[in-house]
Amino acid sequence: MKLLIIEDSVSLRRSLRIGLENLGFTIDETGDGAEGLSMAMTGEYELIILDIMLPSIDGITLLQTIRAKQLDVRVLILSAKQEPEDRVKGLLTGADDYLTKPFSFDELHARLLNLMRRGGLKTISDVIRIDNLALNLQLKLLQVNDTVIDLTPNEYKIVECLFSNQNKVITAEKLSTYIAGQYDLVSKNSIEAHLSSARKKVRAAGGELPIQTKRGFGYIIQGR
Amino acid sequence: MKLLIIEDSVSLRRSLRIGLENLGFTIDETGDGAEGLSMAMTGEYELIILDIMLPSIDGITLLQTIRAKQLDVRVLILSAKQEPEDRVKGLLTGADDYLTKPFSFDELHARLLNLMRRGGLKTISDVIRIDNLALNLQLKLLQVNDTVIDLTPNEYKIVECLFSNQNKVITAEKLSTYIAGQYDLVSKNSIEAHLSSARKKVRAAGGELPIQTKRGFGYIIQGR
DNA sequence: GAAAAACTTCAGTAAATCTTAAGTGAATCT
DNA sequence: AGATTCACTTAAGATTTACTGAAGTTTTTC
Repeated sequence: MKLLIIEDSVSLRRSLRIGLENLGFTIDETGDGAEGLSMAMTGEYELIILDIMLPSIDGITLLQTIRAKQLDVRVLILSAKQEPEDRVKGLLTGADDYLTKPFSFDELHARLLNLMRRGGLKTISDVIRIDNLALNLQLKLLQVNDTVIDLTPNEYKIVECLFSNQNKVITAEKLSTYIAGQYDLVSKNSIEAHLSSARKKVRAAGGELPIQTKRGFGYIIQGR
Repeated sequence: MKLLIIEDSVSLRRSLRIGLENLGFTIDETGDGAEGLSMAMTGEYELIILDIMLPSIDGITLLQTIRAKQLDVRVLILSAKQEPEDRVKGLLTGADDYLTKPFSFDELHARLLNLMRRGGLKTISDVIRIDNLALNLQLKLLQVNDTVIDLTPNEYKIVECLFSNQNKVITAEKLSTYIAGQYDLVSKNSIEAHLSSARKKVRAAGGELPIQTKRGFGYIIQGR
């Protein structure tokens, strides 16, 4: 579940990032409108948290562009302006929700969950099933024949990335950015260690992770 | 994201091309049915926009041929005829959607996005087909009549380079940098060894790599 | 501030892959 | 035709890659 934060203020961006990562989301962030737009256009985000006041391209224009391109993504607007005209304008041009600064983190969290729940297409399947495994995207856990397996956040993200990209070889590099976002990196060996640990846990529960190693390429789950 | 437009009318073709390129698609186009078919058979397109009335081969026949060859591509049919029998026939033979002229560009755009989304996760297939061979760029593997051949990374890269550069002589030097990147090198003998091994594997599966040796120059795949 | 949890790095091992080299056969040149 | 070069093939040694357990860090939690 990847979120994009486009927010001018470094400190707000930082605290949003930390807060939302703690809640299990994967975050990319930027403070620049133009960069935000090009990141949004990749289509890899499920939800965008968007400030209105931005350098180079403002939030409303960015939102209009996204909607014109018919990108299937939900947008939550943040704004320091409390004028109602902004609110209306923002919602009219296709925002899914709107929050005025200052706001409490709990309120943001509640709205996010609401948007996730509301938005139909992408979150239809809260559970991805493969063989006798069930990965629950809401609860962030993996089950083997009803035995719950506790994965650490990084282990979980690796499994989630592969489960939701079946029939594609995923390179260690991709997994790394999936785990850590745009800027930080996780070493290849670290990914190996996490995956090893996840496999061990599943095995201990009597199952087997269907993740194959494509030596020299990456990892893959072959769908059926 | 590559699209192929097969449409008789030059002006419509032109305006479609410009419009869709502005939306970020990569476009190839032709006005001839036979040419369109051979372009489609390369398997490099994600979606084909297909007119029914065409010189040399008509759209329905073309579509039937594509489907018979099991090409994994979505097809949107354009037609000036508004007769319902055409509509039915077109959809029955495997079109994914259907639009009657005249149509608004926005409507076309909406349908395209719909088609993209529909097939989204599974069928974005990067497959290069030659004879009875299919090189799957996602899965990093080669198939001969549905028999999967596991190639090592270097073998795979050699095959990939030649498959995606048909009708060009590729020198051993080019292959070397394709495999190892800018700075490292792979010896010519090493490439020969890899290619030999790849050929052997394909032969063992009952096929034949269509890679010809141009003695003194390099290797080539002669397109059809 | 201490304890626990999670993450990363290290090191050893096993296995797959790569490279080299030598023999063989075929194409090209003289 | 004979000589020579080039390409193919095979096998063995060298190298790389991935996995795993444990130690060392960092981060979180209480």
